[in-house]
Parts: sequence; structure tokens; C-alpha cells
Amino acid sequence: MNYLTNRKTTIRDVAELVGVHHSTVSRALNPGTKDRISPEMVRKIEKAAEKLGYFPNIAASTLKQNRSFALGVLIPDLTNPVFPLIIRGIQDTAEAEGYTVLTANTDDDETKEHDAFKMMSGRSIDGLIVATARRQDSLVDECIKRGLPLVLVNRRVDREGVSGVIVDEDFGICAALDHLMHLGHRKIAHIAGPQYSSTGYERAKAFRDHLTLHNMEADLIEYADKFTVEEGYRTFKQLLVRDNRFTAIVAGNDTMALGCIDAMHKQGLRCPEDISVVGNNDIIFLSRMNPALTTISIPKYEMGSQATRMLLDIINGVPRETMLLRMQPRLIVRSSTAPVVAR
Amino acid sequence: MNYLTNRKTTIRDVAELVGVHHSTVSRALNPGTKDRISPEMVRKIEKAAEKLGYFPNIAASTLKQNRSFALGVLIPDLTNPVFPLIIRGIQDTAEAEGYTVLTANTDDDETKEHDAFKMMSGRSIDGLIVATARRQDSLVDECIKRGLPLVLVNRRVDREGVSGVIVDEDFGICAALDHLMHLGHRKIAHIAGPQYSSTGYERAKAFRDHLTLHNMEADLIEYADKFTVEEGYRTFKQLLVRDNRFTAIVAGNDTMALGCIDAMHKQGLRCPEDISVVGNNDIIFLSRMNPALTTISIPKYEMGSQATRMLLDIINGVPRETMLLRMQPRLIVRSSTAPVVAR
DNA sequence: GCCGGATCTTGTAGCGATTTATATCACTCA
DNA sequence: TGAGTGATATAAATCGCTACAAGATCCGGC
Repeated sequence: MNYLTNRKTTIRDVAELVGVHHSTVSRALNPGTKDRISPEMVRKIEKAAEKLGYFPNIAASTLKQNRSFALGVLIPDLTNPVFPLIIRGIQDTAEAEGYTVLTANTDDDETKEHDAFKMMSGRSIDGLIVATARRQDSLVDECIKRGLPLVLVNRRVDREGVSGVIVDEDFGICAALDHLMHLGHRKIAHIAGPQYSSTGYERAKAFRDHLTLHNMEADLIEYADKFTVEEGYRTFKQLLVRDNRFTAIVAGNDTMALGCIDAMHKQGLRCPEDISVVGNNDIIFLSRMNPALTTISIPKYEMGSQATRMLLDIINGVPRETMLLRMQPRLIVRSSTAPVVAR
Repeated sequence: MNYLTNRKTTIRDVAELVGVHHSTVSRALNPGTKDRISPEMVRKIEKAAEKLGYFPNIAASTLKQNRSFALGVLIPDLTNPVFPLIIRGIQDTAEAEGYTVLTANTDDDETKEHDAFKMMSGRSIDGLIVATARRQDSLVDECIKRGLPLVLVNRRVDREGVSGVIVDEDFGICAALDHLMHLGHRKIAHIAGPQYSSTGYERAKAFRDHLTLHNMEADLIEYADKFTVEEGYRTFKQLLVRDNRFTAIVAGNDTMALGCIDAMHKQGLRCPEDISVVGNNDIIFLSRMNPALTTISIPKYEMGSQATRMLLDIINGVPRETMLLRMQPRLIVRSSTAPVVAR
């Protein structure tokens, strides 16, 4: 703290106190250039900085270096329980490396997405983590064109050569289907998530492929427009109109699974007695629900943290082998799935 | 985009294209100074800026103005389901006014809190929203000393004169207790949240006061160290050792209530048949739980949004009457509370 | 026809950091 | 002895924007 004026302490105040040039102070306080200053000088400067309560003005350093030590994160909606853990993974990892995180919700709306990106560009972010990617994504294309370091998380794009941390959706869906078949289910339906998202698309594809492989009916699929409870509800009802002889549902994600269960209850159907349900993501509190939802668990925190590490490596020019890191999900069996019973 | 070099477009590029001085461009593009430039000039400049894909370098403007159009937000932990909605309220409101939000998790740890604040200071935040306040809070004191615009949300401090948006805890607890008494409960216990937090403290105080007023036993209180499921679990067990004749529990918040229910199940007690439980906050999915948790609902999104509006008013020097905005909570009765039965 | 004032635009000087080039040593060694 | 060499420190320029002072332009009015 500068005791005379109200002005914030700057590098020049520190320099004055020590009796050196301010550029020397800059060097001494910067990890990368510290070694060009004599150790005792560094110590003196650090002491003085401490005493004056100096902290760097990041705007000034950003302006000069064109490097902000800030990362952008684009998510659909923070209130969707998948994201808080991913974001904590990102924030914890980023902060440990001295980076600040700017988060924006896009609600899967291209205008909001564009606005958020513009704001982030204005703030000279050093890199971007995108959890909102569509399979064809113009924003991702733009980042690549501009050369902005970019990592995808959760959702991927169709084009190759973009780094990201995603889930082995095939593995998860196969585990779910095997579990259901093991319980005797032979007629299984899928409430698919939006197909513009790789998660929705790949889960539906895995569903079809795996059932086909087992010579089972693979076209009991109804497509939702969003990954929400409401869309799960609506889509399930639609499915029921088409066909009501299935005994199990694989939902595109957990919130949609909850919507399905709501719709079932509304129709007087019971879960799991009449229909078994499997979700996806393993969001919080699922084990406490009624019924406790069987689901495919994905390592959310780890995904955020890995994506951030990846991004920081790209920013720092560290060579990396893996482009697309595919995390292993894990089926968690709870009470929303049960052996099929003759009706 | 500047087509010749790889450099970002600046106001000078725009100025050059239009054939005016760059300071004119700055004026024309700034809402506050736009009226000092002729309308047709403004239009020409805007057109040129658009054409060149110009967007302002916020670091430069921050450096010059000592104003970042960024707000800091301090929360305990994003993965605690109370916060996502509060934060969305903050973000949506802030973004609508052109502000960016920097969020940091403190895990109720003073070191992390201090680090986060230092980072935010370095980024020259224009104001701070604190959801981590302790009743005696040195960080809050520091902000006030420094004159940094500050608004509390959810938790308040003991000292007067600090703006904030909080909940009328007394009202909520009274509603919960009245509900329980109405169901015939005469021996009610409280699993209190940490007393350093105004929420924990005021809820416990309201509990004592209201029961005393009704000439009921008011000291069946056990204090938890954190607002977590685990602490709810531990504290409930502790309470049970002390006294096992209560028929209802008012928990400090929802997560602690869930911990209580876990502990009850572990002890072979049923909720609500043996013991009724009331939570607080109304976090997501409570209505789907088993049993569905009766709780006190607080307007989370609205609180975030109001706090932000308050903060922006302070920043902009708008006079405000209310210092401490007290939101009305609402009891939501579900199936974790039931009439008391003779045992 | 020229002055006073309103209206618009220009010029310039930083904001606080980093960075490149330059200066100043203190030594070594031919 | 004096040029060469590291090792440190200094000077000065710069990042892009805004604010303040000053200049240019135009107009009506006496």
C-alpha cells in the first residue's frame, strides 16, 4: 500500500524504495526473467514489494504482452448439474497455474455464444475451453482459423485435429445395454439427445450398433431437442404413442431420464417394475432419488482438469501426443433397472 | 480483421479507414462520449469498425480508465447446488450491463479467499459480490477500507452498513416450526450450521427464540462445522447420543438434512415415520428424493440478480435506499415431514 | 466584416507493465 | 595493458485506449 497517495502501488514505487530502475523490478518479480537479476537484488525487491503491498496490474501486463493469463470457458448452462464439477476441475487446475477463468453460459444459443466469445476476445484470453460444441461448429472453426488455443470438453466436433477430452460413449452405452440384456430385456428403447451434439449422436449410434450386433430391434429411438427434463418427458410420451411394448429405456442423459420417469408415473407406469431406465452422466444426488437412477458415470472433475492441462500445454507450446483424450465411463447400477417380468 | 498484418485491428486502423483521428474513433464508439461527435461521423465510424471486425482491447481501456467492467464473485464451492442458480442470476444480470464475472471458489478457506481476492484486485475488478462472508470478515472490512464496491449475498456480516441480499431466516424457520408443531411435534431438534456464518447463526437463533416463545424445549441443538452432507450425518449421530426422544429435525440446510436422513437410515430410523426432517434452501431435485424433502425455498436466481443490480448501482453512484435487502423464503412441504405418532 | 460562441475534431500525454537495445562494471587473459 | 566477456542494471519505446487541452470550422448578430 502506498501510504502517501491513494493510488495503487506500482512497480515504480517499489523501484523507488529500493533505489533501482523500475525495469529491474519488473525483471526481478517475473519468474521468467528473475535469473537475470542478482539474487540479493531480487530479495531486496521482493521485500520492498511485500512491504508496499504491491500486486501487479494485470491489465498493463496483458496490454504489453498480449497475454492475459485468462482462459475462457463456454458451457451451455451452469445450472445443469453436469457442469459445476467440470468447471471446478477447470478452475482448480487453471488457478494452480496462475490463470483466471472466465465462464459464460450460452444456453446452446449461437447469439449468446458469439457474444461471449467476443467478450472473451476483447479480454485477450490465452485459450478457450468449449463444452458447447456442435458437431459442425463455426465458432470452433473460427478459433482454429485465428490460431486461438482451443480444447473441447464433453462434446467433440466431427472434424479431426481438434484437441479435447471426451467420453468413450460407445463403452458406456454398451455397458448399459449389456446390463439390461442381462436382466432379460429384449425390447429396449432410446430417448436420444440432440443429434447436433456428439454426445447425443454417438450415444444413439452406439445404441443402434450394439443392438444390431445382438440381432435385436434397434430402431426404437425417439429424438429430443434438448438435454432437459422437459424434453425427456415430451419425447417419452411421443415414444409411447409409437410403441408401448418396450421394457427398458436408455436415456440420452440423466435429466432426460428423470423426464422419462415423470412421464411414466403420469401414465401409471412404474419404474423399474414396468420399465427400467438408465441415465447418463451420473449427476449429483441420483442415488437418493426415487427410484435411484442407474446411470453411466463420467469423470467430470477429471475431464475439466485434464482439458485444462491440455489447453495450458498447447498455450505453452508443450508437445502433446493425444489429441482427443477419451475417458472411460462406468456403469452404476441402482434401482431404476430390474429384471424384466412377463406382463 | 486487418488484412495486411496478423495484428489485431485497433482504433487506429478504423481511424485510418475513415480518415479521422483515432481519438475521434474512441469517442464515437463510446456510449458516454458519442454525443460529442456528429451523428453521420458516428455512423461512418461504426460502419468502418464493423467492416474491419474491430473489437476493443479491454486491457488497454482498463489500464487507462482504471475500470475493468469486471465483477468478482466469491463463493464457497460451485459444486454445492445452492450456488449455480445464484451465479446464473449474477452472470445474466452483469452481462446484460456489459460486465464480465470472475468467479472463485474459496472452500471457506481464508487462504484461498485471500488469493482469489488478490487475483481479482490485480484484474482491477469494479466491484465484488461476496457469498462467503463470515460474521466477522476481515476481507469485507478490507474492501470497505479500500472503498471497493461490495455487496453480500446469502450470508451477511455482523457490522452494519454493508449492502447485501439475504434471506429472512427468522421467517423461514418460524414457518418450518409452525408446520411441525401443527403436525403435532412437541420435541424438535436443530442441526445447526456453522455459527461463523450468519445463515447458521440466525437460523439457530430463530429456532431458539420461536420455540421459547411457545414454551417448548429449545436447547436440542447440535452444531455442525460445515454445511455438508457428512457434517449433517456426523452431527445427527452426535445428537442421537445426547437425546433420542425428539420427533422432528430442522436442519441448517438441505445437504445437512440429507446427511441426517442418511444417519437415520443407518440407525434403522425412518423418515418421516419416526422423525420428520425439514431442510433449507430448496436445492435442485429435492422433490424427487426419497423421501421428498420438505424445505425452505429461497429465491436463488433472484438473489444473485438483485445483488448484482445493487452492486452496479453502487459502482455507478446511483443512490439506493435499502442497504440490506431481505428476501422472503417460502416453506415447501413435501413428504419428509408427517404427523407425529405415539411411539 | 469580424467577433463570440457553439460544435466538432485533432493532438498529445499518459495508464503500468515488458522488452530491446544500450551502458556499466568487474574480471580474465592474451 | 587493454580488448573481450559475462553479468547486471538502465533507458527508452511500446502495447491500445481515453482524457484533456487546444485547434478548426461554422454560424448568427451587431
